[in-house]
Amino acid sequence: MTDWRDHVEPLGPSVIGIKKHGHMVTDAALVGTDLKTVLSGDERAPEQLVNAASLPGAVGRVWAMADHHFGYGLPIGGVLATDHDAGELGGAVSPGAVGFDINCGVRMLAFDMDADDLPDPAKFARRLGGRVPSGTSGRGGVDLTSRDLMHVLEEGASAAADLGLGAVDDVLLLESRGRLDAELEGVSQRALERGATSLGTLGSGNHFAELQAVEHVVDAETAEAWGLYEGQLVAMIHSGSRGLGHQVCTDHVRHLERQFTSEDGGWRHETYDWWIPDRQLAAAPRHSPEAEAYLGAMGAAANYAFANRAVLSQRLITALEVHTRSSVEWSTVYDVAHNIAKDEEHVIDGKRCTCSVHRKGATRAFPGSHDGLCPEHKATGQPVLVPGDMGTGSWLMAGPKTAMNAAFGSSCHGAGRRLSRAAARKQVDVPALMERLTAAGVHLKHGTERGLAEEAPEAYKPVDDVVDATEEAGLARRVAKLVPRVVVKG
DNA sequence: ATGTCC
Repeated sequence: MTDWRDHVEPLGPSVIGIKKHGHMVTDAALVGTDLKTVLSGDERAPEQLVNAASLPGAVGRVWAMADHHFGYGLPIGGVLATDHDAGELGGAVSPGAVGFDINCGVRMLAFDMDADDLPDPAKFARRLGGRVPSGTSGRGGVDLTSRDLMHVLEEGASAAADLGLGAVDDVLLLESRGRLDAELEGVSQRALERGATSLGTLGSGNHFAELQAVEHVVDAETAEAWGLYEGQLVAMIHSGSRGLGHQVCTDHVRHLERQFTSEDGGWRHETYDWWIPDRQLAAAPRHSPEAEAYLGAMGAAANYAFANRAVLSQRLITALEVHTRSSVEWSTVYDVAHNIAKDEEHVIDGKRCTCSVHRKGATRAFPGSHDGLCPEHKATGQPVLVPGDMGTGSWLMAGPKTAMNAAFGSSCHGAGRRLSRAAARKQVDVPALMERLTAAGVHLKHGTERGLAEEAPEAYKPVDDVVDATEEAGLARRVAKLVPRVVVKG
């Protein structure tokens, strides 16, 4: 294999390019604080970018955001755009380049209340943990009739509200209005079964529900436009499509992977004239039956995730109302999908192009000038929700005010892992971590000790550095730093 | 990420 290091070029502040070479059909780019950090990181991630840039129809650059790390096929933090008009049937659509947790994402709520006025936060952590079920079991979810599940899969966030289960004040304040086009043919019986009982559950790993305080506002004008102020109580809910989305990805990845056989150090498709370097990037042309089936099922799973975050929001709001023994004034700041593929129009080398933009652990960060944004975001750019780790906090960012950024309007989605889960388990002293969090005023309700060790702050890159690099690269700008007060994790 | 192996 050609060494990508021989093809590295600086592209600007905090952006490094990998020039097209070998099987690549387009260039790649990585966002990072400095070249040394990128070059000394896990070399498997740049190799995966090179592989993705070899997929049929790949256009622009294949990007790795500042929080990227090695993943299945494409790095987490990867952005891949493919041309709808490439070849006979269009460019590649790859389930592995979206990821297993379809429409994993973040909902942010704002409360008309100061964070310091939350009574007995330790007790609230236990209370919230009781109402927001977490862990891998999926227990504690809403039991949906088959008819109601279909409604959720077709309509997304608004369906949760229709069923009286989900908090939605205005669907315009959700990315894609909380709904993608869905076709249920590609959703297997097993996927439906897994979805029937897990709506309203958090999951495990880096998923969480948090009450946070707005610690520091960087962009006062934008914060004000979104109704946010220092000291305010806000919430972030980070969850996805649970077992249903995982099953949809598994089904379609397996189906597509079986269509490729080993050839010349890569994989050849049985009918389409395609060669790909990594079977995990198994893909089908945008206008093929396989891609249409996947995208329809992906849309259904995405809708399940939008609805899930709406139900979790309602459960959190109810917990807060029970806790404070009063009604609570709240509003939605935004809801982002950070594992998704979407049809979007972009200008590439001066030419308009309809493409499939795969964002895997990358947040859309559209400019205020984009047609798809609601009036509240026209002057500011799209809100970009960047959950960090449980000790350091999270960031609220904004897309550019006017022009689409170079990464197909994308930004980072979190802090990004620094240690593997195994390394974190080995290194982290859980009792000491608990003491540290308590001393920092973070009230935690967690599941397993193992999960906690894997999610310790030291297992993640410093989110402030990731956000700085993202801003330097011109992808999004900082609006406010948020610090955790109450954390529920699987 | 994931009823952490159909």
